[in-house]
Amino acid sequence: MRLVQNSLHQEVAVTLREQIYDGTLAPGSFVDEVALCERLKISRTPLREALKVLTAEGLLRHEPRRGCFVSEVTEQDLDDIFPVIALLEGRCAYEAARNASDADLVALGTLHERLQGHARAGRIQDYYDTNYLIHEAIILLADNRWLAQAIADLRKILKLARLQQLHAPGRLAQSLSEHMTVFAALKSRDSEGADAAMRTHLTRQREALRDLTLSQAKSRVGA
Amino acid sequence: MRLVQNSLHQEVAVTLREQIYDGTLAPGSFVDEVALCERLKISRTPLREALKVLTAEGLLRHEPRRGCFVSEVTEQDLDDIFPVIALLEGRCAYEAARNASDADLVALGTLHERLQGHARAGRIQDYYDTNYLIHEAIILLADNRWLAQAIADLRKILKLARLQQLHAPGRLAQSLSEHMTVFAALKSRDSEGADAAMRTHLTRQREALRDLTLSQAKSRVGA
DNA sequence: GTTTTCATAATTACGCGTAATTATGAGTTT
DNA sequence: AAACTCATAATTACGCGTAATTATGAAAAC
Repeated sequence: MRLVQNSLHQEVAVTLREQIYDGTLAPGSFVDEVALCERLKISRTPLREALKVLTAEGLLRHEPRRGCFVSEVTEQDLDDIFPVIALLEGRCAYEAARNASDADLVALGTLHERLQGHARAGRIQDYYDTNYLIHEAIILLADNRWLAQAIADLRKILKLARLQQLHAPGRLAQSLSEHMTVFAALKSRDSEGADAAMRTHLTRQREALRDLTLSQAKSRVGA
Repeated sequence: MRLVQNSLHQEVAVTLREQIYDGTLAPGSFVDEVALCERLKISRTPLREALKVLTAEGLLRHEPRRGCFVSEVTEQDLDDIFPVIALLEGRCAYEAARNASDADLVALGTLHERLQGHARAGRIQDYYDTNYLIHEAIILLADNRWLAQAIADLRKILKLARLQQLHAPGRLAQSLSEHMTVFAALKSRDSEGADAAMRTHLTRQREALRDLTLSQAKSRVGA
């Protein structure tokens, strides 16, 4: 029987990830080890081990003898990452179309109905929660550990950029329509179609995001 | 001016990676921290930090309160990883076809001539060294940091499996021909063709490897 | 003979102290 | 006034000791 499931440095890593994502540790900011130790009520050793893990993940940048800094995600990074995720999740959709059982498709159908409901009611947060579940489900259906890992690695970086991302209202309906196209392809076991539809979905996601960022930049200058 | 470029745990991580790749630390084996400390003449702290990094990379598996074990790569892992690398490097070839300057193509041409020479002379190690350089060059030409990162992450795992990989002699000529097809597409700036040719190259690589593994398994049983 | 229990040994996990390095700001020189 | 030097403070990097946990093997009970 195991008494301690996970070591302290793993717990700390989880906590730090959350604090990076919610902005408690702001992008670009210096990570003060002693201050963090006091905040988290732990010693230096497990904290430093956790910092090494997050650095390997790309959430932190480490400068020898200077310390850790929270990574900053540029527009260029987003331009680079989205096409890769589109490729990888497209492949997931391709494999999912071939692997999904009838029961899987029924479960996916339920999620899509929920997605439609949230979109109609304009519940943005619920929409994106369900959206996330659907992506996760399709990744699982692809049944490829390393494909999932590669996507997860990139999503960790994307999530860092989500801080400044507020979603354009018009995007909801468009996103829903793209999702239904993917689902339709999955239902008809059209793997090529599912691949293409998923790639389109994520490409559009980037475009919508870029438009939003540009308009925000403009309004800041105009104000 | 910086006196110490990289911290000790980074150096240790590099050393451990090498020892994992060359089999000094065998797949599946337990990593004895104190024994390693004595071998590497260092203390526990930097070693443990390095172990955390390698665990995050997937080269080690960590069981709380039990220690680290060198990861084992199964045939299933290879079946999962190769299609993903094929996809990603295919994308690199696609982008490379669009980005490559005339000078880049000349440099690539030199590498391919060298590749041909090694293949004709049957210098297997030289062939694979040059082969590696060409893949690296194409990845660089794609000019996408995160695409390169995703490929590098997966290659780290593949490299673990390379221990048992001896290459079939007939594969050399076939591999060369596939490479020349990719290069031809790059030269004519045919991005779609380069993508497809690279995917084919890596898919065949997996097939050749699987055939080899199967025949080795058979000969072991038959002996 | 098999299973269970308990004690011991081996090993990880953590905390803390010290050494080494870097950044910063005051003082001095040109 | 600007630039350079040096001392000091802040912070990381490392080593080591101790506590906590787990594995193992022997002894006892069934």
